[in-house]
Amino acid sequence: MDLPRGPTQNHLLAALPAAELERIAPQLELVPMLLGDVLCESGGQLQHVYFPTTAIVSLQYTTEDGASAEIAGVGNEGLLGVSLFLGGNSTPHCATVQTGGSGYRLKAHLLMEEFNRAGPMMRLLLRYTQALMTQMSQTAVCNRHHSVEQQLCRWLLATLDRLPSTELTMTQELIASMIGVRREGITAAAGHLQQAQCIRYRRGHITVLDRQGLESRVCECYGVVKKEYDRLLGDVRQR
Amino acid sequence: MDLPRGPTQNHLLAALPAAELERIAPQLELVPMLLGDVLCESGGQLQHVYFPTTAIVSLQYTTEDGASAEIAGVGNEGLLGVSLFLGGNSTPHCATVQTGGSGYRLKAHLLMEEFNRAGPMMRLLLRYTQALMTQMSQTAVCNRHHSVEQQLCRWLLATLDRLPSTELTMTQELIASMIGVRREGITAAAGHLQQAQCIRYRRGHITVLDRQGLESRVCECYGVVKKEYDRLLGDVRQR
DNA sequence: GAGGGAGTGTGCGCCGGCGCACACACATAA
DNA sequence: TTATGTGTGTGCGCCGGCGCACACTCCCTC
Repeated sequence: MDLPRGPTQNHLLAALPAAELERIAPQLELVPMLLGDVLCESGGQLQHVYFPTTAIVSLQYTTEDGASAEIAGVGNEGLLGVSLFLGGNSTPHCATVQTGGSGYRLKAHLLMEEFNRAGPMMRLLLRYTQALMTQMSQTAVCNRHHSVEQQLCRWLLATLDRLPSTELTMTQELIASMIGVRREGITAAAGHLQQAQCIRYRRGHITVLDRQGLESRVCECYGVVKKEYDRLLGDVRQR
Repeated sequence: MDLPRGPTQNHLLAALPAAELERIAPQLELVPMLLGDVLCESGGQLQHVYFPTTAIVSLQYTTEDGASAEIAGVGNEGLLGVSLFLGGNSTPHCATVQTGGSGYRLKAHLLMEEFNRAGPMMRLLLRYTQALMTQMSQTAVCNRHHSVEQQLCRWLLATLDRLPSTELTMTQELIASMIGVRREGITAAAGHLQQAQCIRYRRGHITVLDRQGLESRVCECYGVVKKEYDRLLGDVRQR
């Protein structure tokens, strides 16, 4: 876990005008976010919103019969807790830390204060919300039509985008439970990718050797989501 | 197509305080929404938002190889065009009319004026946005884990909730393309439901005979979404 | 009332993902 | 170094959904 370089390591916070960031900076609390931490249970009230820096959070839903599926991921590009300012304050899905690291958190009422100023912070948060919706939509499409291998590629690339290195600490079991497929399915797909020299596998560690190789195998969903994040949030500073 | 009883036939509009509704009512334009109408293409700019009354709109995404999947539906409980006030102004998915009828539309800039008042209208729209996100999330889960028959039940019930009658005008072909499965898959599932006396089928017309029967066969996703809509929007008047 | 076309039923073979069982192999701790 | 347990590889049979082909039948139109 590398040391965070400050709040601007989170892209949303970095996109705020200096004055806005300075105002909330004192209230931002740097917290460790450890693998497996449950930041929000299904239906539970949020006390904070989280701006991950090095951690990655997974929004997932578990069905009555125990199957689970990831709905979206949140890393240094976003924040956890949109339901707060949307007004619902909780969601049917839960949020767990998928890759340990750290992030900044902000008390719920403080975020609401900022949001209610109806200024740059609000506009940024709403744009992020739309990007998140795109991610969810595309997950729905992907779950319907694309193969496990394509989805694994998408997942690897999305995770890679949120990390500084090319190595992820992650068991196949865990990836399987995120994507919502069998562990054996991941084993097969990962074996295939390894044979193609795209990745190297070592007991809970994946090293991405050939990003382009993954990009050539991934379904369009990865690109659609990425493009939408760039469109909605990439040029935020200019607004 | 029955005559609309005015804007309050749309639940969102009905939930607005009288003063708010009166202000925008003169700007609301009653328009026919005909089966197959494309209200918004992928990436296209929205000129209006739509508040359906008797029509139902489907948000869908079509993959590069022509497969399609419904991401969410919008009927008299909601509005089409959240991307407008979220700030993106367009989405990667498109919106087509799935059940002909009518609705009210409002010019984009007028909606923005209302939204920017940061009053009840804004809060209502944001809560609706969250409900819509829940629908998308649950679609992702459903696509991953549930059978065609369960999804058909979910789709029928959701459509039923948006219509005054128990008869839907809808071919199996169309349902299949919405859900994103084969037409034959729908034929089989519908045949099964018909055998169980839940529905009756007649060349493009489905009559629901036994709603409870459908509810006993549907997956949890239907209930999760419905509960969330009720929670977020059912008690709106009290706010 | 006789087409004609759209909508529906049915029967293949195929394939991907599931569930289960079990063997192996690497990493950490004793 | 050896033991232990947690990851990972592999081999079944099974099943649901896909793709294709084609027959049938209802309804609308001429």
